[in-house]
Amino acid sequence: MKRGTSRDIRTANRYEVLRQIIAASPTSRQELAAATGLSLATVATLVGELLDLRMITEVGFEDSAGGRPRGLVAVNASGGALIGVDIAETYVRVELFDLGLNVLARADEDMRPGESRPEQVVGHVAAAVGSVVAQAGVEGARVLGVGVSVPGQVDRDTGVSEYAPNWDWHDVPLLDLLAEQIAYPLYMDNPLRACAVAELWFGAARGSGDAVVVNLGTGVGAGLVLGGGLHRGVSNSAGEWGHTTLVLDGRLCHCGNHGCVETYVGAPGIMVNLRELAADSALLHPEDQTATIDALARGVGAHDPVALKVVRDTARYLGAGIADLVNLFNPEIVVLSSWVAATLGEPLLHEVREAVARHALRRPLAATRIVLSPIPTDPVCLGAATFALEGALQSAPQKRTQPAAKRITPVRSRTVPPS
Amino acid sequence: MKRGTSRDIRTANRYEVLRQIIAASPTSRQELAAATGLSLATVATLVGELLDLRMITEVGFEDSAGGRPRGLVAVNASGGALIGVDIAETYVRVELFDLGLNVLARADEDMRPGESRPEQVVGHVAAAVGSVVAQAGVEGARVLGVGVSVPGQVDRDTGVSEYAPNWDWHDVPLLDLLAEQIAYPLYMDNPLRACAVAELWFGAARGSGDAVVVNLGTGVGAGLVLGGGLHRGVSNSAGEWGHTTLVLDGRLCHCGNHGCVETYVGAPGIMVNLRELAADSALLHPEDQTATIDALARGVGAHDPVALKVVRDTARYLGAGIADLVNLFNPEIVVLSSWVAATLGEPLLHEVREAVARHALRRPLAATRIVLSPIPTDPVCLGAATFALEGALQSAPQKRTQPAAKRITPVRSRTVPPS
DNA sequence: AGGGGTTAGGAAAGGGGGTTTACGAAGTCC
DNA sequence: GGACTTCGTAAACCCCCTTTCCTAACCCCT
Repeated sequence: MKRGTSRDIRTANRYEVLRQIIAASPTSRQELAAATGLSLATVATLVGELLDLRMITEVGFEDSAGGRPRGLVAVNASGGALIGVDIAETYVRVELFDLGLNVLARADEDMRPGESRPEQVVGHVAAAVGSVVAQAGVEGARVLGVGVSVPGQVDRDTGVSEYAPNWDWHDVPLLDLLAEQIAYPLYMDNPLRACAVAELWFGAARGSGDAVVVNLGTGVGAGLVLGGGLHRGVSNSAGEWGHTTLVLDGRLCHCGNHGCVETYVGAPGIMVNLRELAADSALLHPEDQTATIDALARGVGAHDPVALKVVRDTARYLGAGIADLVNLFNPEIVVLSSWVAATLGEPLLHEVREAVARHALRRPLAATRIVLSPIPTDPVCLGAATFALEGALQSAPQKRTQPAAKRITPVRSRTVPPS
Repeated sequence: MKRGTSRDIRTANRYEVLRQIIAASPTSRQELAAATGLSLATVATLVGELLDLRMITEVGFEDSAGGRPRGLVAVNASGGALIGVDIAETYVRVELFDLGLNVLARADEDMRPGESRPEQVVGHVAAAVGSVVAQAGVEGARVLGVGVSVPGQVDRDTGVSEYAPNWDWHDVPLLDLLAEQIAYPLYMDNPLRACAVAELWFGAARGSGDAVVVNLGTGVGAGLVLGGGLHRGVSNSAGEWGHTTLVLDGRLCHCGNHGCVETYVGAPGIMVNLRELAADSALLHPEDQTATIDALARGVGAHDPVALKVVRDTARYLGAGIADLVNLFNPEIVVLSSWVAATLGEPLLHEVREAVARHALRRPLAATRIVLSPIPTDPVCLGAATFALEGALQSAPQKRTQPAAKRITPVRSRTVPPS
């Protein structure tokens, strides 16, 4: 059993403070203390650390009610770059972020169905990483790290892809292979947890002790945020919600079982829902998940009865599944994330809320909010980049560097009216 | 969001050390340090605290390989008493434990179907508590606390039974009512969490970071041990696994939904399984759950084909449900607890293991052990008493009392050969 | 322009926790 | 009886957060 040390408290607080700064930049130490519940002294220390790391900068002052003005700090966007890599079945997407988590550059590489050998994937990743660094024109030294999301079971400590179902990989030392071509610090986990971390840092789960991030993409999963941190389980495979039995002896799943959640609510499952309802529907693009879901979303907008029914049916399955999660975890918030959720949007959310309300127990239901992810960009890349950010914060220097002989007095560069 | 403080670390370590001492009594500081991963100095300090609390005593020495002998400590069974109260639908059971968690006295009070008013229940509890204290002949001052398990939704901090489905209680301030008649410190939670805590302290989940305690009784639930502690969720209702949808549009549940786990694998559900298979079976005692489950267990022992089939069917449902938990939580261990599991025992376990293996994903399955609860007594009473034990440890004095002018040199009372 | 009031933020002190190191205690072995 | 071994406590140390004190930096008012 892992033991918690006092150092973990520091790390968690560092995370919390930086999260808050990114969320409300610029901000004052006073605000941070109020938002995090930490004492002013602790906040000041942590802010000092982050200043030393050049992750944030002092950007001016804010009037206080008659006394000394509050110093304002903001993310030092140009203080470093983070790279997020989303390795998916058919493509590799790489994004480069500044420290404000804005996308500075992006590179997509398509992978043909045959290209499943690790070296091929590594080649694509390395090329794309090189590309985004060149595009953004950042110098290598300022890249704080590269987070890599790879589907399936991952050993995040050793960087081994234990099992990737789409390519039938077994125990591929992916991070080692990548390290041969990429000189930046590397971090790795799977897309499920990437989305959850993105939501925890920058999305709807920020500040929640317990949250469930439901991932609706081609695959389906649930990122579990418990006690303010990601729950990984004993072998880092927690959150495999897609293969939960929703309908005993239901549809056959590619995992070999019947009635898995994934066969009803993932993109392929939704296509089956559609086909069962109206096999000849014009909405159906047999070989193209994205096109089908897009068509469905448009259909709902146009009040197409078939589209409405498909969304309602899907929401019924999804609602039952989410209600189970609500009952089990009693979370503060459930976030619907990934591209299917983003595409179907509000109409899906509305139906899901109703379906959950029908299935969940009253008390836990009353304590839970169900929302769409507010993250506008690809959450997997963002989450992967966040792994790198966490890594950079964790390996941060413990002591504040000796203050320079004379501290440069900050220039009054800008003033923000008191809120 | 609740913030972790360094004090929590101390409390967790105190728990851990006492758990270990209770499990392997007598034991040496060296053993404790090895078992807990703490330094010798910390173990010595914590042992000192527990000695001061008179929860443990020094009981002799053990030869070491040529050097100073190791001092042995053991639970000071007579150092205090803990009371566990199991309030169920038809009875109240109260047990009094010594600090070794041995049952010293027990009192059962039956409740007739009509007796559902809080004052009536409180009366039964108070009477039974008085009875066990008298039976055991302990003086009141030595009762460290009373833990109360009450079904349904509980606010453990305020001691309010927010909702008890069996009596249709709403926001009953049960702990306040009890406090008027019982002078000992009171703690309260629900049976689900009582079983989980019992398993965590004294059962199969001891030492596990992540465990799931599956409760098979009249009701069904899952106690979630995550990161070495009980997961409670945002409104203390986590673990409501009984109303998870296992079969969409399946059997009608008393909760109003269809296909809940509870309708297939709890005692009433098993009776339905039996009735559907053989409505006229001699195994079926329509009005008596206990008798039916007992008959079923005997039937399995006698290779009765109907009994075997019912257990297999039940295990199929249970296995699917547990596989979901394994996939979601990736726990180290799954413990089957409560009276139905205890009664059906090994045959059920065997079938469940097979069913889980069919449904769960390979990696999380490989990391998980599935076992029967090793706790021989009523786990709810034990768990409730454990709430009191945890309470007593939490409110423990922070500082070691000034050592007496001259420490009494421990008598060499007994010697244990080195293991 | 120079106090007095007010608020911000740094520095020091203090309390909690765990670990490492040093040393006395309590045996064994020769 | 001395040398060696091992246990267990006490002291020193590091880390973390908070509280308290004090100075910095601004306002306003005289």
